[in-house]
Amino acid sequence: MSGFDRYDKVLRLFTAQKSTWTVAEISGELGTTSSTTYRTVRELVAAGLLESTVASSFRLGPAFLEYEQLMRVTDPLVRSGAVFLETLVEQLDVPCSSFLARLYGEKVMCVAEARTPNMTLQTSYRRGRPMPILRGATSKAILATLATRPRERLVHKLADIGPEGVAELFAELQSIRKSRLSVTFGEVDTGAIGIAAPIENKPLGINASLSVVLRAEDFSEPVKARVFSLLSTNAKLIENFMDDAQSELERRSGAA
Amino acid sequence: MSGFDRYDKVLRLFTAQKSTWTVAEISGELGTTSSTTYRTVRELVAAGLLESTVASSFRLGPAFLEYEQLMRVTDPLVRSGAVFLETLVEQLDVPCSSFLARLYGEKVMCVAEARTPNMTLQTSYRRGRPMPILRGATSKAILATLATRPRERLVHKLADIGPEGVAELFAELQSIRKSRLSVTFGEVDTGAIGIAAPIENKPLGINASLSVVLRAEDFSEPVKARVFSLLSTNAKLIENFMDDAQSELERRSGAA
DNA sequence: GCAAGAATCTCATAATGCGGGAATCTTGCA
DNA sequence: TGCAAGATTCCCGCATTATGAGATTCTTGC
Repeated sequence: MSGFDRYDKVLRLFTAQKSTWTVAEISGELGTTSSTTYRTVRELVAAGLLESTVASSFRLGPAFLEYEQLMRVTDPLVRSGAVFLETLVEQLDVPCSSFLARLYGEKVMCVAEARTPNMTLQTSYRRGRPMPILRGATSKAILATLATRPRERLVHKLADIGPEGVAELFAELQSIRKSRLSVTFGEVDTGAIGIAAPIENKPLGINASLSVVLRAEDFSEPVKARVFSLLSTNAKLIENFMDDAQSELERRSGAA
Repeated sequence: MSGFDRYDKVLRLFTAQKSTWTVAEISGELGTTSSTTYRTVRELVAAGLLESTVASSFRLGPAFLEYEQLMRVTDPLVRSGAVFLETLVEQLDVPCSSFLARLYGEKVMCVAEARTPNMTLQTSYRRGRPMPILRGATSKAILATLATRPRERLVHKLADIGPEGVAELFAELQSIRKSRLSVTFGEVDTGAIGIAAPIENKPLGINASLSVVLRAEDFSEPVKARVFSLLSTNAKLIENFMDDAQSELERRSGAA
């Protein structure tokens, strides 16, 4: 194990299913001696990424909240979410959730969300939760606008749907690229409809999507028209907002 | 530089004031060669803690959102906030903000917050933001319930108020320990009143506080009575909630 | 197609992490 | 209070890894 891996391996053990680990468990899982594990854990505790709790076990530490707050203030996409999502779901005027999601390794991650108070449907997408990249409107809108190379690599690596399924998926992605809209029915959550518009910012290296999830029975023609229109315009607004945020940043650092 | 420090030093460069760094800037700041810096940054990017953006610079990466989401689901104190704070501010029925804060190194950090819709006063406390430990009701409630050793160490290390000021502070902390309530006037934000109740869970190693901030002019006698009573009861409720969460955890891991 | 900068690679050297086991510190319990 | 049983840190020789300087390759804008 080398470099940062040694720390990453430890941190990745902490999951929703098992959120506290003892040194003995970590050692067992990673095959290291307790001497080494203690040293590694101690360093992570010092940095605030872990903290000790009862029964000589450890949990994730407060530094993550600190960095998350920092991203909330500085990350262009996260900030866009805070600015646009609330208004978007209000204007949609139908029970729904809205998400800003982005590529994260070989997954898709939601970085901001908003929902109408009356949205009862539980959605799998949630801020900070990695989701599969090949299923759902949110993911497909992102996948569609990736550069050809990484797109094909991801599809071929992750698709387990046979060659005809892959061809079909590529065709769908092409059509999303054209219409700049992705619509899926119950691919992630049954009874839910997902509609997404891609968001790109090549210089910032951002591939993302703006999406709305609502109940199938609410998806009437007028709602559909409203969703399509608001998604398209808001996606553009967010692209512009990120450009502006970037210029602002450059202006400030240039002046400093 | 040794161990995790090398990564921590890089990550700590990213602040609200300067949220993107080039390799050259990092090298300059840390006194390392670009060769070394590139390697370090590459590892952090691979782990999702950094990501590259325009102009060969880097910003904080999405892994922080992932870990934050994990804490939101698993951390006993954070979860307590989600359960109790909304109801608390509703019942207070006066424009206010409410916080759950905890010790974080030599600072205090808010880990959950809620505010009434009509709360106009801007408060310095914000989720994920480290705050000084010697000023404000929120901080003093935590400081008061620390074990004697660390409490005295922190006060003597951080207080720049002369020996009589220190004595005064210790007296105030003692009285907070007795009454289990801390009240301060404009110590952090002018025009604001802070009221806090300590929250302890020795086995979990948690030293925290539940606090409310409101405008000085709203702090009438009936409001005061309501705040005191609700803070005390909710602080106890949260202590119990964390005990229960812990038992639940042990039960589950015992059953697994 | 070219140049300027960004990013990676190579390699000898210096520094650091590693495991095993001893030593020390906590903590629960009698 | 004293005494185990863990939990945690310390120590040290050895193996591994990081480091810096510079060459090399890759990008990107013009």
